Amino acid sequence: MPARRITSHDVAREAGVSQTTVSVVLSETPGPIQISAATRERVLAAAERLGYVPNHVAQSLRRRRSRTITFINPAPENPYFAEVVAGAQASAEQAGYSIFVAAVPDREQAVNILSQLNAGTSDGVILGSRDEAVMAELRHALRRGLAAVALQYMGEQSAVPVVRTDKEFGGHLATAYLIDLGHRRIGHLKDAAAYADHPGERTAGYLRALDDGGIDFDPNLIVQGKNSIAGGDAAMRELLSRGRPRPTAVFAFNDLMAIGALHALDALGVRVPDDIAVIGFDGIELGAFTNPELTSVAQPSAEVGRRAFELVFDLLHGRSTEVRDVTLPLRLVIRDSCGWKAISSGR
Amino acid sequence: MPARRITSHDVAREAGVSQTTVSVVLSETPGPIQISAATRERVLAAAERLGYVPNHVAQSLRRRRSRTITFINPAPENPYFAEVVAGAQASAEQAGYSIFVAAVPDREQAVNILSQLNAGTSDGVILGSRDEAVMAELRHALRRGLAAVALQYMGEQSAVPVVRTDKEFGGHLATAYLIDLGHRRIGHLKDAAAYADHPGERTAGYLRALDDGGIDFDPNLIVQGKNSIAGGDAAMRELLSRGRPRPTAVFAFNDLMAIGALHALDALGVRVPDDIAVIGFDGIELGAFTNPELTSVAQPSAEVGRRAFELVFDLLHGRSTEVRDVTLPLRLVIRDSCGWKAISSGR
DNA sequence: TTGAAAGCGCTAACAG
DNA sequence: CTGTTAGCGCTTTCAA
Repeated sequence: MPARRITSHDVAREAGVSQTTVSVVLSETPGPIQISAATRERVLAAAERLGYVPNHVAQSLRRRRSRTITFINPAPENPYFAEVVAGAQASAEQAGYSIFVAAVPDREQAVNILSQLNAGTSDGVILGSRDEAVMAELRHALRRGLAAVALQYMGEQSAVPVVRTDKEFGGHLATAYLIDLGHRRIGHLKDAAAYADHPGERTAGYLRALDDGGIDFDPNLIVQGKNSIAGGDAAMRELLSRGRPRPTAVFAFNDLMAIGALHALDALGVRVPDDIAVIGFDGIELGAFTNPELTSVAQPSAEVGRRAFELVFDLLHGRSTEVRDVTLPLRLVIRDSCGWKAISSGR
Repeated sequence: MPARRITSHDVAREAGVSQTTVSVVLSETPGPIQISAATRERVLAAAERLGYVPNHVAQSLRRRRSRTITFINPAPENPYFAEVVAGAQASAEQAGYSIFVAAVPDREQAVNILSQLNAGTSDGVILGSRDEAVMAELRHALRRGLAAVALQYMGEQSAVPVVRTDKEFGGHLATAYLIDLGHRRIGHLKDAAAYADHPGERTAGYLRALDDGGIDFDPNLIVQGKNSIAGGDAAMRELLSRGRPRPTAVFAFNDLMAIGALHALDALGVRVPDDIAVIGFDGIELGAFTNPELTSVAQPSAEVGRRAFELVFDLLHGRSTEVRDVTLPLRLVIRDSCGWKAISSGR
């Protein structure tokens, strides 16, 4: 352990001013306080000379604000969340905030973290998980004064602002596209629904599109799997093992599962898109480089992160209690895994 | 803003004891302090009743320790780093520490973050970047009392402990494997070397293996590209455009670039591994699900993270200045992208 | 076995 | 325009 820490007192002594002046100069407090240019220069020079760095912890304690937001990431291995986090971080940085990412795959941990979140370390939370138990804990935290935003939450009207995309619409978009391409036996890979409080919106969209297309729903065509690449691989194998006639197209819960499906299909010698079309959900960057390239319903991931941060920021600054619920558009990204046929997208 | 925060004073009042007692009970201070079981019970009950959560910021200020480590991640989009971070986090959690991940793709930002880092926010750093400028700043931070560990740093003997793998050996391992498989025209996709202070170790290994195999080095067979999937795609196309005879195998800088290469090859109608073999580096999980599955030199990513954390932890607790330099083993993961032939691996 | 008091480094009234 | 003062909520001697 080296030399004692340099504090604002040291800088004050070095510059021949009071410690208050140092604080005022360095934190650029707006207020009515005025410091002469000469003094400011001296302080800045002294701080520079001493290599002074303000103690962030002391600042936080005094200000009762840490300028840090916690992002609870329920699936750190999913590039989609990495993209959302990146968007939030970019936006936070501009506002002088930091985003602390807590990788929290399971529910107990999430509840735990939330319950500790009033420890002054964080001014707010962005919650990626949609679990009801977790949401309940979030409402507690809210009551204790935390600023919070949930992602994709669909529960009953809550006090929690939400950033979402219309996944039911997305499921419909994907399935309708497949129907448009001429498919009538369309399989669906669904997640195991760890957060199954609300039965899959994507699946609801799939069902509605089938209905719109006058196609009878065959329960044999839906298989539930783990939300991961390996899970998609396994689910696809399961689907194929269900016997003939097999589906000519598959709508996967997300790109991760779609990539797994692509792998299973390749391993089994089933050609994509010739023998079977595959469509994913999320539109992660990786999808542009799979073999074949993945067609997907893309979410504006970075934008989701950005808006989420902006919402907590506004909450923190008492701005606009108006827009507490942001819905962002989805769009169809057509690549190779469904064969070729461009159609209009949108919403 | 709701009700005032609950402090240890509130708990003390509720329990009819002094605030000191509350602190002693709740922080389980070891020392010579003794609290009767009865008092302890009352304090615990009162805290529970009030929903008291200790203010972490105040604790940090007083203890001069935040139990937080910053991980500087130079490539957040690379799953390899996500795996390293996950390893560090798992290990940190057990020790009661948090890992704060700063996504810092560029050098200026890294320097910036490091320069602000004695702010009491962080007790230490794990540095993923290998840039010299960044390392210089790290040494400053060290002098300010920060515990630091660098990943893969190869510079002259520094005061900074390092966790590394022998990438030169890895490059040799990959290339020798290709030679073993009968290849003699072996291309190499190399990164653009943003951190080019030390010219590629992997490339050095490649060259040495060529030499060992009695193969003349053809500079035409090395192409430099951006360290990303798209970069690998572009580099592969560049390599193929250099005319005949084209290589029968390619060693990519890492799995990300290898995946890009796989994509380019597929797009160009070149079959892998029949027409050309591809080997990557890092051994990311995704490699098990590409088409074809990727053969790679695997790094023990989670282990790298774990050891890095353990090193800063030891530093923080004044333990063993002995092992300041950990080298972890690499191993060949044989999948499909080079065709089939098992050989022994190791080191 | 418990409590009083000092102070971590900083900000924000309020005086001057 | 600048300095004095009073804490933020907690840990930690030291004394009772």
